[in-house]
Amino acid sequence: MEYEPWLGERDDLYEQLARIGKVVVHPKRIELLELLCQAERSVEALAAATGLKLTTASAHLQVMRQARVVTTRREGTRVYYRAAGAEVCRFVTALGDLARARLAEVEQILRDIGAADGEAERVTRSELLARVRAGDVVVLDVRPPEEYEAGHISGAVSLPLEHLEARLFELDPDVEVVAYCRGPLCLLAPQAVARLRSAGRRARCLEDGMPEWRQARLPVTTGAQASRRSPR
Amino acid sequence: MEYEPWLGERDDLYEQLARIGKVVVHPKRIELLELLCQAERSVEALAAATGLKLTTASAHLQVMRQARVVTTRREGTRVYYRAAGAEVCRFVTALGDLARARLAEVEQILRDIGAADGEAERVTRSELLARVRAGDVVVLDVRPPEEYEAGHISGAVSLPLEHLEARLFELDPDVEVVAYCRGPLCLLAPQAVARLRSAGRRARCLEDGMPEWRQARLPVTTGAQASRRSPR
DNA sequence: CTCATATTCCACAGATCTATGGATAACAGA
DNA sequence: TCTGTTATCCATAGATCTGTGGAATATGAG
Repeated sequence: MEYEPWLGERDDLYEQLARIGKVVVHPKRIELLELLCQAERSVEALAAATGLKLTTASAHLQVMRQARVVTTRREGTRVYYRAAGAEVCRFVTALGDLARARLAEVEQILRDIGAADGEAERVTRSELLARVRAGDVVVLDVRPPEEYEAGHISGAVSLPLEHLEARLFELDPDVEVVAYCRGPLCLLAPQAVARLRSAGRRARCLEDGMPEWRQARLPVTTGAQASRRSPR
Repeated sequence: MEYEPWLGERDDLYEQLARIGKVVVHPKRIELLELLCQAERSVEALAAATGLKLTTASAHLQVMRQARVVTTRREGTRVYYRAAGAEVCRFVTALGDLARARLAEVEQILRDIGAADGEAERVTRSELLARVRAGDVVVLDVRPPEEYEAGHISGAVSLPLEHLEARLFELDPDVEVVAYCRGPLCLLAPQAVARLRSAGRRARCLEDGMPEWRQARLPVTTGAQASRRSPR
């Protein structure tokens, strides 16, 4: 009765898992995937955002599509890519968590880069939720507008980092600001907080970012900002 | 004021993430990692379990160690490898979830292989917990004994699949059996359930396996079985 | 139908990865 | 110290992956 069944099939199984592993073996593919977890984008936009040549970006996207971690939607002459499901974002999040936990280099880079400035005393999700309900903070989404529109923390105001100084006047100086971005490896929110503080405002970062907020099943809103003026 | 800071550092960051991605690009490395999430093992044991030559297995393990997803412990002339932390198991779990969700091939293989037999009507973790407390099921850990000793569901009985028939008499025929193994991609529990049923017993699989039970922070016990006889 | 735009396909050179056998290193026991 | 066991290191041939420019496709506008 000693039989070792399904040897070939077991190998096939791991072969399939490796199809997905292949997606995260290349730095640029990870970068692409992280972007796609925030919002869908055209090939051109993805190439620009990651600094890849168009054909190279397309090639990477094909690899990811073959592994079915991304899907596409055609609109006229352009093709929009997006993450194929929530599991994709969870996987990318788990990768980031693992890297932060095990690779001292990652924390070191984040420190060098100045993420440390805003890093201290981050706001927890539950604290933010409570204080938003109490109405004594402004939540700032500092990602690009497309990403805000694809899904943001309910009640958050869109103020892309690049417009921070120009639109500073929109923010009530007496209300503390909580900024968030793409996640713990994204630098937008820490930079925003640093700049806000140097402008004399009270500001902190949210722990993690949008994907984690989603994964915690906290309230998310999609669509553009209602009124552009008076986000008071 | 238009400056694009830290370009190099950002690339470094993704380079680091890719170090971890590299670990899961090779089917055998995924297989090794999954084993290491269950219990520590010597190089020799790992090579045997995965069907790799010793030197090849060692080479793969070096890659994984460089990425710091595994660590080692020396005991006399042999070296035991183990997963470097809980994040590693979460990452592997996320990979498996993603593969199951997105790759129809994976589900197909699981079906072909007969995992489907025990697949239907799996027991949920919370149901199991309740029924264990009520005392009307036997929980069976069908993994190899080392893995049982490294951590098992509290109250579970160790009965490795290979000894199932020989030790069937130890199980009370009137009590339903719930079997579990390494996770949703592991075939031990489904096989055990199939065999138990063909022996006329009532038996079901637990949803998922040990890592997921741990991740749910449910009670885990380590160490060998107290009394070998009378696990009634 | 023709043109312009956005993507994908293709072929290829250069880089990287993998499996393997033989040599080397670390250790325990006699 | 010598020997056997377990694991790592090393060199290498063969396979796979990447980036790239140029050609081919698909779509929408005239």
